[in-house]
Amino acid sequence: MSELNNRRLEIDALRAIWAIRHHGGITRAAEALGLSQSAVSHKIKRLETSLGCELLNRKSGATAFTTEGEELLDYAGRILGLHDEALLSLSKTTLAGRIALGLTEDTTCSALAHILGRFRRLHPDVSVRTQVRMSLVLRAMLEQGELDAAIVQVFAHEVRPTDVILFRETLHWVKHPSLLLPQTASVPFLSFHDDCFYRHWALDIGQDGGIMLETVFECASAAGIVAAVNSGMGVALLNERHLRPEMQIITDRFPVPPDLVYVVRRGRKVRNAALDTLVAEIESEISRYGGLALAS
Amino acid sequence: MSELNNRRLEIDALRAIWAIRHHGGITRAAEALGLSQSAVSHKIKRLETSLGCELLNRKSGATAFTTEGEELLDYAGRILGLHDEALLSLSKTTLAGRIALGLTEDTTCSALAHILGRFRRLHPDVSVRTQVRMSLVLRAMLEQGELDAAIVQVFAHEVRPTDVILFRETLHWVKHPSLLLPQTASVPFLSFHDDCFYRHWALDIGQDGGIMLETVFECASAAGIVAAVNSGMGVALLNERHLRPEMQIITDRFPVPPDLVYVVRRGRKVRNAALDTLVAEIESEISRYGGLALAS
DNA sequence: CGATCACATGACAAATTTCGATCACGGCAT
DNA sequence: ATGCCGTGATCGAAATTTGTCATGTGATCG
Repeated sequence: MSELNNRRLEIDALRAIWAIRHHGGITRAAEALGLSQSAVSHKIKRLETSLGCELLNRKSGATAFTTEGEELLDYAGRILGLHDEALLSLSKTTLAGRIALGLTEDTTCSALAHILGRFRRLHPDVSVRTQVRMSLVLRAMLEQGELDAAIVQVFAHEVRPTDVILFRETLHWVKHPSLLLPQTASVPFLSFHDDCFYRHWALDIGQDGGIMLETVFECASAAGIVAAVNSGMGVALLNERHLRPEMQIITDRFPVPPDLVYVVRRGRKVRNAALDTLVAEIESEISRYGGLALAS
Repeated sequence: MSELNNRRLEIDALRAIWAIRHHGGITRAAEALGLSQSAVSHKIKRLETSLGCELLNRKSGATAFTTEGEELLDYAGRILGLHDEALLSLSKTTLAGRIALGLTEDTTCSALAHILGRFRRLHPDVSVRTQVRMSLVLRAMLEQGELDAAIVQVFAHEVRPTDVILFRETLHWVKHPSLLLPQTASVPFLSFHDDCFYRHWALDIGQDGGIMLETVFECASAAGIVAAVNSGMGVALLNERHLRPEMQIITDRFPVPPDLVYVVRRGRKVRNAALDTLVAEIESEISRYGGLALAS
């Protein structure tokens, strides 16, 4: 009892199980943590023996957590949150100022929210003004100096050296099985918005590839598009995060969609210590977890 | 930046600085942690270099924390709290039942409160009924089976093998400088209560040692006694925790007070899994910190 | 059935951590 | 001042922990 109880939970081990949950597997977690697969495997093993219980359920193929695993995961999240905040708090400098930040709808409910909340706590004298718009709008606002920085989606080939990459995303053409696409007719297209650059690309390829897209539905939020796809109203370009089991990915007929990247893009000639810090925190979070966690 | 930020705060290191604060010095902390002094010294050094700042102010003799040190200490407390709770949570068994617990006024505001709160959280099906009384009363209640366990003060020589020792305490005779004690007159005595066993001892020695004590003040709480001493109403027996700078410790004339010990004493023939667990948690907390933390 | 993916395991190398001994410094009493 | 503590820093050696490489196992898929 005493032996067991005197044992400690290593921060690294907690980060490891967190990464496993987060990346869905030991191998990927190891990659994100900058370790070898065996190192992470060993880490978990050690954690398990020190706790005297199984954390992962290895029986089946996919790595699943046991009840104890889930329980520890909950504590791990809270402990790591405090830990990281402590680390930041000790390296912080007193900041003051004003930040105008732009976000897309998608990123609003990601780990970014935590980072912003923590930033607020650590730097109460910095006022962060956040606006949620579509990527194309944000880019324009950046150009016009209305924003100091924004988190926007861009095509993979458009990434600038100064951009901070958050995560990559693959687009897919999807439809509901109930929707049939005769070769001859034009294709009903579900679009985010006039200003959505998926749509720009889709319409461009339509002209090049001889495919006639007809926009039959417009909606600013992903939830709306998902609903429209599932009701068989047409085809849409969706990222993996929004795929549902009942959807059908269309692999033929349409050209392969380009890869997308979420980046932090800073406004031109912005000299702002507070912003520097915030961006550094985002970068550090990424380097730690190998990407930004998207809330389920 | 990245190098620094990628560093982690070891749980052990956090526990170390916590122990240093708590025991007021590296050497004692090392003892409590079951490590050598140099190990703890190194631990702190490592922590400091990894953070890039000083935590302890070694200039003066006494070990003092820097501002950063205090800040980290705050996080350390919270992180360790979560950490320990996680550890307990994973080794817990489902408990149910009823515990009748007795406490003294003093221990109510110690780390015990945290342990009890955590216990409640981890074992919602156990109802803990707590009663605060004086040590002598609690002992009687234990004997009569009204309590399952109690935290009581006893003389050091009265400790039983089954008692769990929380911490030791030294009593002192104190008075305010303004109070003069003529050799001839009887001594005005400030007492907790009829049932306080300090008082029993004091009156006994009064008879043996030829010192005439006259009880001039009775109050159930320590705060009242402290106030009475400081107003020069008389002499009292106080433990170190309640000493104030302006008080005068009387070393001559009175016999040296006996040492006191706070213990967890269990009722007779009590078979109670929930109580076993609670007592085990208290023991584990003690083995970890080498004593029970008293809230300031 | 063979290829592949994902994880476990064992041996060994590298790093970190601990210990014991010793040194340095600041009070404190003589 | 002059020795003592009591405390903490520092050093080299030993012990422990942690990570890597190579390899083994089982499950899945075409």
